Amino acid sequence: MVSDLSANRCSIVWFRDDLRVSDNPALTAAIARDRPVVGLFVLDEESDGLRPIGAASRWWLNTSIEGLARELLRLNIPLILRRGRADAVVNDIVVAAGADAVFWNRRYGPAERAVDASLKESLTAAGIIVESHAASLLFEPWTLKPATAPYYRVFTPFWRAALGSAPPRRPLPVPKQATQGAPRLSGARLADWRLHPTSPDWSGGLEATWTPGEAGARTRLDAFLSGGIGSYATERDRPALAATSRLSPHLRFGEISPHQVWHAAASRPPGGDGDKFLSEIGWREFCWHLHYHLPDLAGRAFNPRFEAFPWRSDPAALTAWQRGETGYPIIDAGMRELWHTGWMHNRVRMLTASFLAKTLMIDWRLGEAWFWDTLVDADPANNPAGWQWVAGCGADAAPYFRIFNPVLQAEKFDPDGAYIRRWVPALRAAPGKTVHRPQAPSSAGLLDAETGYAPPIVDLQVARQRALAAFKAL
DNA sequence: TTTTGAGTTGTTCGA
DNA sequence: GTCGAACAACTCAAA
Repeated sequence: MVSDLSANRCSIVWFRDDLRVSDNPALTAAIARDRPVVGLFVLDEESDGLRPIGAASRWWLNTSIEGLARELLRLNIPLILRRGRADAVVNDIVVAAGADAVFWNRRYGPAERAVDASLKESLTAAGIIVESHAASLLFEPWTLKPATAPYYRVFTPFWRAALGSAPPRRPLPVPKQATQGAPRLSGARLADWRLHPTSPDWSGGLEATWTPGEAGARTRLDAFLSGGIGSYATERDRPALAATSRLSPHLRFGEISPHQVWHAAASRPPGGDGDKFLSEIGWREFCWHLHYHLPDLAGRAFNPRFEAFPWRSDPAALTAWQRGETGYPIIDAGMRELWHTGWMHNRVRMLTASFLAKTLMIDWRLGEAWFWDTLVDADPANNPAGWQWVAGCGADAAPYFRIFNPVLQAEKFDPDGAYIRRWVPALRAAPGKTVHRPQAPSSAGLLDAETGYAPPIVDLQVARQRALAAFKAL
């Protein structure tokens, strides 16, 4: 009898960029069916167009999955790990589990959408219930559309439209336990995926900096709400301070939802620091809005004129930039913070990116790829969109003549040099303002032979003129 | 259809 | 030392 059979059948929740149990609509809906639930995570490095995650993200994912598995077990849900093409794996699990329903939270990258749409079609055709839910964005890309264009290309009108639309739903609580009796299925062992680096294990700095997982995300948010957010607007640009939320990797892996962040911050008085912080959440939304419409955001400039831009080939300069050996203190500090912690302060991201793409005139895609590999928050939309914005080829991008001067920026945003001293040991003892200009004549006591700090790899004035000429020629 | 107002994050130069 | 202007137009979004 079909009804008897179906009474025993279970539900699958396929976890992707939503590694949490609170405010997880797909999980909540699956549990609400009052059937046993099986969780699934697929390490998919094979589906067409998917971008394999970088090394720092793999480290993060490893711990995050461990945490998710623990949380799910408390809800009577086993988490099955599988590797391979998602379409094959999901179909296989549905059969093996005898499932009659699959739940997931939607993804918005074009390649991911193609995978999901195709799966939804084949599963539905096979009589399996498929439910997708909105969880990772406050405003799904197709819900905001300008009157005269297919999508927004400028942030301010985008965010105005978003704020004027239906407010984001309230976050969901952790659901009750699922019905007992989930089938036992074979899966991969997490350790066999080797997401955690070995020989050498370079993750010490990451371990010391982060607590991946849902609990760590909540702790981070609470700390920010009781501290940094109150002075966010004025201090967010100071890389030496802990004035930003540092939620980016947690948001990237969905250990916390933007809805949870939104409702925590939106309860603050309007017009103040809370709004400023929310507009940064808005930039995340805007980047995904762009990526939804632009499949190759990481590979192709939004502005087609940049196809002809004469990027310089300079492997030695690229290596110096990656290693934090450019001779410009704030740039080197940022690149070393990135290497050590898997993260870099936003102001410094702009400076280091501008330095590569404009001062050195090296293709922004090479910088984007480096960030993709080294950032724990490397995001398929934010990372390329941010690089394109800095390089001047993106949507709503910085004007070409805006070329950051790393010395002036450091003097302005790291006035006492605390950030530089933290990350560039050679300058730790540099007296006073010489930390910003270690090679200047007035810093005679800081010759590089003495400090071990290398001289600049490029002359700022020469590089600026070179870049202005090239960008102007576009 | 045409018009209009506006657009994340700077730097440099010269008065 | 401070301050305003130049740096460039162009495109987007909405009325």
